Amino acid sequence: MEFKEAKDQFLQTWGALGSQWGINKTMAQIHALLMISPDSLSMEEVMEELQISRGNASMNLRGLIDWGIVYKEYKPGERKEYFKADQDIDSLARKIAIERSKREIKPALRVLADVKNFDDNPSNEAQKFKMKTEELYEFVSKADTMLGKIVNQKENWITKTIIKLMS
Amino acid sequence: MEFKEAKDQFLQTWGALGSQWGINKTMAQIHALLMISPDSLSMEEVMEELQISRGNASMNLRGLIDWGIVYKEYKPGERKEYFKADQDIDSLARKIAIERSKREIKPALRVLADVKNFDDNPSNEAQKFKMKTEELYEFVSKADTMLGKIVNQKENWITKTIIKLMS
DNA sequence: ATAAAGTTTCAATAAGTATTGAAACTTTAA
DNA sequence: TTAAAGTTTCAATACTTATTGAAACTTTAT
Repeated sequence: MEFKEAKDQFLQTWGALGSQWGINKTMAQIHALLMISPDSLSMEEVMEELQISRGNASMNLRGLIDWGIVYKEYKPGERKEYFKADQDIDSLARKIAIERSKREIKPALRVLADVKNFDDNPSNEAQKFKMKTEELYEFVSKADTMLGKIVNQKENWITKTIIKLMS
Repeated sequence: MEFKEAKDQFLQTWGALGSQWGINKTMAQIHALLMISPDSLSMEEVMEELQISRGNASMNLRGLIDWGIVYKEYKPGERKEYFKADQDIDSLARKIAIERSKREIKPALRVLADVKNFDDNPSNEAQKFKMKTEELYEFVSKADTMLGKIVNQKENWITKTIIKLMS
């Protein structure tokens, strides 16, 4: 496979993987592009390379900056902004995990906590509901804790975690 | 909160959580409904409770059966099919993890494996690409292994995993 | 102050997903 | 068989989310 071809294929696949896991396609692609670029890129270059509009590029670059995985850079003497991806994949995954926990899991947990304390009544249906919502709350809450634990090791947590799990 | 209200709220929240994590809303809701029902439900009952069409119910019930987390049941003397959710949350999570690995991660890994062996050339750009795709391949592959490890403990893996991670 | 260079916003639109509903199909009991 | 009961399929449609492109805005150099 030629370099150009491999690169496109890679950007496509990474975008698809992203969107299956709840990160929008363009965002995943821009990130991937910045990841593999030896130099930081301008918005123009991102637009060109990925064939996307200015608005789209702007929105998603900002999104990436909000997630804390892309940074702006200014080159001396130049007016343009350049963008650079966090180069460390572990830290990238860690940041995504933290954000998703904060944005999605924690709010859902709040609702579950609330719902499981409904005005109890002795019907079969209500009892089962109580039991299951409690179980599910426990489960999600543990999963969230686990995510936190895995991710709270400073470096190379995937390898470390696998080693721990094998011991 | 009244039981009915709590139940609706729960079904809503669970549906939303599902769709954020790549499981379609209705599928997540049907599953949640079956989960909290003391008895198995007919398609009619699912449609009624969730206010969805017959087609939608049929498709998503089949989807859940494909994921292996819902089963058909036949009641003696009755012609109708009844549906029942796997009651064990750990096993549920395990099955979902296995399926997603198989359907999404493994295929992406195949592409990455392929792409990182492109016809090398000595440009800065190509070298960086080689390095990063290799790193990403390693990462995704480790993450997938980890998912496998976590999930391959028979029972109560969340708790067990947290204990391991704390040790 | 002003104009050029650059960025952001947002209404319009496109693209992608989910849902409906009715027709086709299958199964069962008489 | 046949018809009633039940299930599946799928084209049409609704809903949701992503993307565009042009106008508004901001910054910087003169």
